[in-house]
Amino acid sequence: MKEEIKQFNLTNAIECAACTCFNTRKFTRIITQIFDEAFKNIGFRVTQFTPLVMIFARGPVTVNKLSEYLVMDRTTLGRNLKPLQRDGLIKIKEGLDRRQKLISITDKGKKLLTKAFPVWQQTQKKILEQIGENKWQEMLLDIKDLLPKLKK
Amino acid sequence: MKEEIKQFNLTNAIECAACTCFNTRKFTRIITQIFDEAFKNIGFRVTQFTPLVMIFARGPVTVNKLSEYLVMDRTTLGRNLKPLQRDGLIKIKEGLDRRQKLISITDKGKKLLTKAFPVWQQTQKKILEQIGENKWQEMLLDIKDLLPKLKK
DNA sequence: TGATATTAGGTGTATATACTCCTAATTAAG
DNA sequence: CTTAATTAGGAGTATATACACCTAATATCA
Repeated sequence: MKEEIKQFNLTNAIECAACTCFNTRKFTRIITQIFDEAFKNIGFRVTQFTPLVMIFARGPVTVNKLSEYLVMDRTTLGRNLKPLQRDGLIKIKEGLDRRQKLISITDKGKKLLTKAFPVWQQTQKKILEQIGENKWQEMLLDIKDLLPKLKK
Repeated sequence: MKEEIKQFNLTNAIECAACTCFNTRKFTRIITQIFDEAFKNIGFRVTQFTPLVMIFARGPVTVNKLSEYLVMDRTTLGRNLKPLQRDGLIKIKEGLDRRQKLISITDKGKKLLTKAFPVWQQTQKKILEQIGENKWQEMLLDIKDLLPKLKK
């Protein structure tokens, strides 16, 4: 007896509306746009802000370590560092282990963080007013808890 | 009296670890990787799956409308449709209003959805086992509630 | 110590994202 | 009916993302 193959239908499509990927991507896009709008005047993006903060806090640090801290693909990070280097916000020097590159923040990078931080803080506050401080703290804990489980 | 300018410091850096953008992006990256891993065998990506489902459900539809449904920038969507068109999963024809392009799914596209849906469903289930069904339903409602507020 | 395995990082390729600026078609105003 | 405003969509540019593959350096082991 031939197996009945059920064609994709509208009921399936409605189920797909709950997709974890679609919805988190959607949410992330909007959050990113809000930050980037705020950062516009200082010629900077959130996606560059966080790595720079991490380099400030942990540098000098290798690309691999930094990508771990940021939970980001190594090669993605490598490419994302290019604009930061080009703009003189970070410096990269060879490590004792000559395979490694040690990344650290420059004075110019620190100055930019000093300028960008209040903008980040204000934008974060504005977003938290919508999400709700408690709700966000809860989500943050969930994310922290879920990442290792999902990465497996 | 000169205004004291406080330099960016480690306390600030720690505060930045709670960034809504950084954390949602981090989370989204992992979720996307899990789906893409699952979709690998059928040569397809989640980021193409959702638009295709939406085109199935709402097509024929214009780029503008579709970008509204997907809460996605119009120009981003326009570019994301290229691979779908190239692979014969969607067809694009001129509307009565000759500025518009009407997008609809092809038979090949429907066949692919039929094949991809169980994979999506299974992956979604796997992820929900980690997040928890109730928690996700709550997050979903929050996202639905927040998007209009954040978009303003 | 010499062969092999591992590790750090980059490149090629392809897609995702979105801002700014542009053109053509349609609509609104007079 | 003509002109101005609006709308639909694309192109230019720049960044973000990540897989597969590559090379050089280091570590491991027989």
